Amino acid sequence: MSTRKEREREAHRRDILDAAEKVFILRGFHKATVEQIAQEADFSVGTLYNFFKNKEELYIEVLEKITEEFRGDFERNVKGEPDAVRALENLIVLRVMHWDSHRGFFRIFLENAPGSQMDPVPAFPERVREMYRSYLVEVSKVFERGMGQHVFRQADPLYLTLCLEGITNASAAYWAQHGTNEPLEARIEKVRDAFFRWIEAVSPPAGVQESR
Amino acid sequence: MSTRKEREREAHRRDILDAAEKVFILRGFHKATVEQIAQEADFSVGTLYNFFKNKEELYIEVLEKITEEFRGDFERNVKGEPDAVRALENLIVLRVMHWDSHRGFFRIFLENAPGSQMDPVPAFPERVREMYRSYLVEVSKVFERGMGQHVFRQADPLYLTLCLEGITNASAAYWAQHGTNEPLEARIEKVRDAFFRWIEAVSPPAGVQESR
Amino acid sequence: MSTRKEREREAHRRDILDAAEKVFILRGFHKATVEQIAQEADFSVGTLYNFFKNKEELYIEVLEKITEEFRGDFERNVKGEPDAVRALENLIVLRVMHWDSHRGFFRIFLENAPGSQMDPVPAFPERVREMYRSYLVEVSKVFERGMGQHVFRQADPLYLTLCLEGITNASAAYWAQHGTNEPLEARIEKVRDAFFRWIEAVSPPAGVQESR
Amino acid sequence: MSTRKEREREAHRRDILDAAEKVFILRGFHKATVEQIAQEADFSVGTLYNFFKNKEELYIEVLEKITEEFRGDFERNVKGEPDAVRALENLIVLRVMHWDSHRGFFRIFLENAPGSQMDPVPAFPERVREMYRSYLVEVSKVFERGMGQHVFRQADPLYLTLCLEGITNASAAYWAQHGTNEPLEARIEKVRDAFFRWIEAVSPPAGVQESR
DNA sequence: CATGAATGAGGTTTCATTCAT
DNA sequence: TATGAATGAAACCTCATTCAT
Repeated sequence: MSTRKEREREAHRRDILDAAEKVFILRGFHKATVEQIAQEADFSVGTLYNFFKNKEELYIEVLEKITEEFRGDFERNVKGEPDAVRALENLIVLRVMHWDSHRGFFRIFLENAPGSQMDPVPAFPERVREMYRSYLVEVSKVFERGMGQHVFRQADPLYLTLCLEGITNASAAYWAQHGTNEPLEARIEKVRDAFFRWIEAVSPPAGVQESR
Repeated sequence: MSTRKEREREAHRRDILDAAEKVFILRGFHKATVEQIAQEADFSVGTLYNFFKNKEELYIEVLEKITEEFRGDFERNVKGEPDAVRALENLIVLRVMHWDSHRGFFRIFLENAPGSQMDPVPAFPERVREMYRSYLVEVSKVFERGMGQHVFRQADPLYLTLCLEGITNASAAYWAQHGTNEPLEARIEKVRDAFFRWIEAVSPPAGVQESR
Repeated sequence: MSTRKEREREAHRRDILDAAEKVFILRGFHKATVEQIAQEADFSVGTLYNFFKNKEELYIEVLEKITEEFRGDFERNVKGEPDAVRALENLIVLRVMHWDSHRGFFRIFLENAPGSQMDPVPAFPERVREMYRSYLVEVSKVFERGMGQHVFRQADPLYLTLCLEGITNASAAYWAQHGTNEPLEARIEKVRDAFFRWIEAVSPPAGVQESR
Repeated sequence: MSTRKEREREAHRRDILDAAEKVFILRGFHKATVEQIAQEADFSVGTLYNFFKNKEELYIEVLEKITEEFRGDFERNVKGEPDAVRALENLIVLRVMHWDSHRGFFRIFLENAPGSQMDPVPAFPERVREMYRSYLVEVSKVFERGMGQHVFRQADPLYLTLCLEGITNASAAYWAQHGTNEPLEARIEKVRDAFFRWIEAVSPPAGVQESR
């Protein structure tokens, strides 16, 4: 059986992706060099090209890797949670923890969010955008569900989603600025707080209070 | 008088800045080439370098140009407005209109906001960051003022500021996605609404209602 | 009469040449920019081009200006001095003073001396080299004269000339290194001393002593 | 063993250095283009940059290569020779042969000698100057030794060194002008002769004659 | 004659990608 | 598969020179 080899190959692949994530976070897509990533991964440049077609592909795969790690919890605790309010709470926990462990890599979604033309990493036209889009759609569905349950007042769910994104990201920036001395739980609490204050204003207070 | 020449030079400078803004928005800092900007401005590359020391400097000057256009209104309608709630309302109007006319260039501030390591445009270390920092401080002061007037409950003003930023940017992204068929007023109204729903939760409802 | 204008033009020309000498000495031919020279001369770049075909031409003219200043004294005190030893003494005085007032510009001759391929200022192929060549020839003639007068022993006069150049330049470098706190006369004395010690070994001691 | 590759790489490095020396000699630092050197070395431009950080570094390495070739013999035959007169004789042989095989590249030291402001190759500030400085110091020590041995009269040893440099360079220039038809030995003889005639005048004749 | 803005060729340098070993 | 030397396109930037005013 060639399973040993396959497992080894898979491990190498993961090593490269981890190294790439590290360097991309540190230097950004354009300033990160393939050479640096190779060194970080303890492979030669050539080897990277045995695993990934090119730098862009590598970058996308990093995103997908991160998303994949995110998706599992997301499916279980957000999509799978029938109570909309609890689903959102879980989402916030997930999102903040995720930001924490990937040090802001998630921001990439914001930067490549539809509408940002700012510094588009060259032409991942669809794959990445699609990933984020589907994430937004899923969260939107949670809001829709909440409205269906009459827990929230009617509003454009995508709009709500984007605002949640905005608050989360702003909070993350806030911490990044003030250092990470605050413990994770406190930070999660803070975002949850901030967000639900906002959402309370949108939904009939009673409904929300009931669901908590 | 050599005013004619001077005025002409100033006009050319502005032409270049406008062209640069256009190309930077379209392609991002790293992918925008000086050649492209020159072509857009209908000048030769060398001419750009007669006006600006290098690409980075040109980029910074674009930011400053935009900020300058923003600053006047900001001073008058936000800093100068004694009523904190009205000041924030004005800020939202300003911010949305500004986003509209510069098609998301303002996002650059977000991307260079403290905490973003994503794709750091090389070394505008201080000048740009300082610009945004002072902007954040000014908005924070509005919140402080509001708290002093007991219109808002006590909270970290910088935190509130960042959340406002988050909501504004998220909304902008939302419109960018859905196109600009919605009229400007409607969009301003929407952000104002979204934000004050959030802020209402923070401040005692009575106070806010009075000031509206 | 257009003499006033002509004199003015001549004055401007000289101003430019002086400025050019200054900048060329300070930065070298390749790193000196026309812009810098123009500023130093208090003219615009365009004006320089009304006087000189191009940078190279300007450089050559600087050399010629310096040579011209040198030539007069040279003709009188070296070529015109019938006593060969005294002629050489005068040459040394001239050479050292000249080095002093033009701060090593003379070295340019060394660097463009036949045989140096080092950093050839682009293609003054013949004019400059010719100038230096003729200078060497003239000095050689002094040695020849000395040999004809049986003041020096027979030797290749060009070779003697080059050695004199070598000693002079080496001495100049020595002072440049130790600063110029030594007065001019002392320095002249030192070169004279060094050189005549050398030449004494070549010529029959008696002959030299007589002529001094 | 990966020695084959390593040896190959070293060979390539040497090829590039040789090509660089050739082009630098032919065209000078400023006019030599990296492109030309690459062509001469039969490599692409990029490859040069895999071996050397930049043009300047390449230039310095060429100097160091040459110096290195010089240093060995210098240590053995000049520094290591206890007899000062013989040491100087050896130095002359070395210097002339070296000039011969590197076609005047050594002149670079003269051009970068302290005091030359002429055409400063940008910023090898210290490394190169230091190399030449230490060379001058070593030669000076030989003179000092000679004075200690009472073979030469007292004089500033650095000054003597510079004069030796001057004579050597002048002689080299002389040959460069007249072509290389004269055999190497004859030329060495000529410099030795010229220099010792000069040094004899400085030192008490008896002492020198004894040592020859 | 004086100006100085405009030009653009040409130089240096970087780095993603390939390919022979 | 792993390597890393070689490649060369493409970017930024400089500066001598021109020319309309």
